[in-house]
Amino acid sequence: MPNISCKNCALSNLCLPFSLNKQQVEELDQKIKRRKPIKRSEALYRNHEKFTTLFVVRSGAFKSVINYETREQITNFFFAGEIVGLEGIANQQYITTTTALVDSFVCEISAEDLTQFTRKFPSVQQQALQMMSQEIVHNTQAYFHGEATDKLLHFLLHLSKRFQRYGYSSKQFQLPMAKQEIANYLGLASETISRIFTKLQYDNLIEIDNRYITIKEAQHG
Amino acid sequence: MPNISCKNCALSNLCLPFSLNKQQVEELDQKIKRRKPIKRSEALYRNHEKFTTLFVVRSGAFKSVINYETREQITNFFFAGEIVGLEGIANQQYITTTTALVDSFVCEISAEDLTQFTRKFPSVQQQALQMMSQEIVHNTQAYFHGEATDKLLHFLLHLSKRFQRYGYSSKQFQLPMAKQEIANYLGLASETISRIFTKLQYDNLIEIDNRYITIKEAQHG
DNA sequence: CGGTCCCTTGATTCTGTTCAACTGTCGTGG
DNA sequence: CCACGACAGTTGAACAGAATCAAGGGACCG
Repeated sequence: MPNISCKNCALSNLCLPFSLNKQQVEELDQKIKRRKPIKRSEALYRNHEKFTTLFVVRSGAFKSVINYETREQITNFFFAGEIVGLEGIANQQYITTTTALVDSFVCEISAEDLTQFTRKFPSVQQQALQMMSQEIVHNTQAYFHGEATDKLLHFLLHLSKRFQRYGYSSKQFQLPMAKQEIANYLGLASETISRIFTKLQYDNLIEIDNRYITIKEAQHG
Repeated sequence: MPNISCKNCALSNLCLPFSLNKQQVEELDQKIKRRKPIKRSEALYRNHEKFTTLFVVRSGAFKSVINYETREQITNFFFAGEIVGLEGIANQQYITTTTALVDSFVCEISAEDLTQFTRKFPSVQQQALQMMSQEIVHNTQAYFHGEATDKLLHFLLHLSKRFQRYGYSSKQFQLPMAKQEIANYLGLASETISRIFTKLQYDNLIEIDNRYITIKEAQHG
């Protein structure tokens, strides 16, 4: 693993260092743990576990799952540059089980260290609030009920915008999750997702080869 | 309007003063504006407006609405003791239109003043983070796809828990929103909601008279 | 007392689910 | 390197749950 640090991280302008000067970043760097890779399907944390740590996705992707009786419900996906674990702050315990969709890397900061930082640097305090608010915005915008096709388009568009934000192409990318997982997340049957993808391809709106997807037309939100 | 202040407010242990001592509460009190009543269907703020203020519901109820092309989607409801406007922090603008469901009262604190407070009192800083995390927890738990009946039961149960938290009965309360609004929020037709209520009553799980509802059996979540 | 909005109920239609069989893909080990 | 097995995805046919359409009843407000 290369000698990575916050100060030369490609994601630094999306992450905590965004609001810090060089010296402050050095200080932050000492508190951040760069974790060994998280393997596909390995859990970052589990439901009901005591909250100790916030994570930032360096690379890869994660899903958060909540359990309703027998049923599993995916409530969110997380990609590079996004913060995982914010749910734990409220009651000092995680409320989802969050696992890697593909082999991934994360950075860790302990809840305590983060608290120290927010007290020491007002700009971090402000940024922490903004990141949490961003998560609320995301949840709000994901809350959408419509026809199955609209739901899927809305989802794809949202994915596309997120990837774009992190410097990837917004028109062509690889789906990090299985179609079944998209189905679960959207509240549809996986057969329905399959059929809609086929139809969208037929209508020449997208092209899809396995998990590689190309968005051919400008869609609206 | 009675001479209300944070220090004698019934909600203070759910709100910002929770973590403050008497003197600090006095200081807070001077910054909080107690607003004139918000009338039924009046907007607290509108989509795209610049973010300036956070609100706490003193009494009454609100809904947040987002617009997808022609379709209106209710994304959340807010009740006494809950904080409204957190969505605005991320990008300095509100992303929903939030209106009163019934005649209501709110307290206001300007974004600037809140920032001041969080810097001055670390405990407020911590509490702000917890309140935002609580909102994320709420959004996560509201994210549920299942059969129409399960959705409605899940919703009622969640409502019941919220009311209980604020000292109301968890078994008997008045629905603050129209059935149509429940339908929109859950992604169902209002006729479906109507039919399910009828069926639940027939099955002796609830009793419903207009907007008065009594939950007769312990449900599970 | 009249109007509007909200709600209920029934009949019909349709979108999406379920069930089933089959194909494709990927990783592992012989 | 190919064969195998497990899992992921596709497609079709039948079914079911919820939407839509339509009409009427009830609550609340001025």
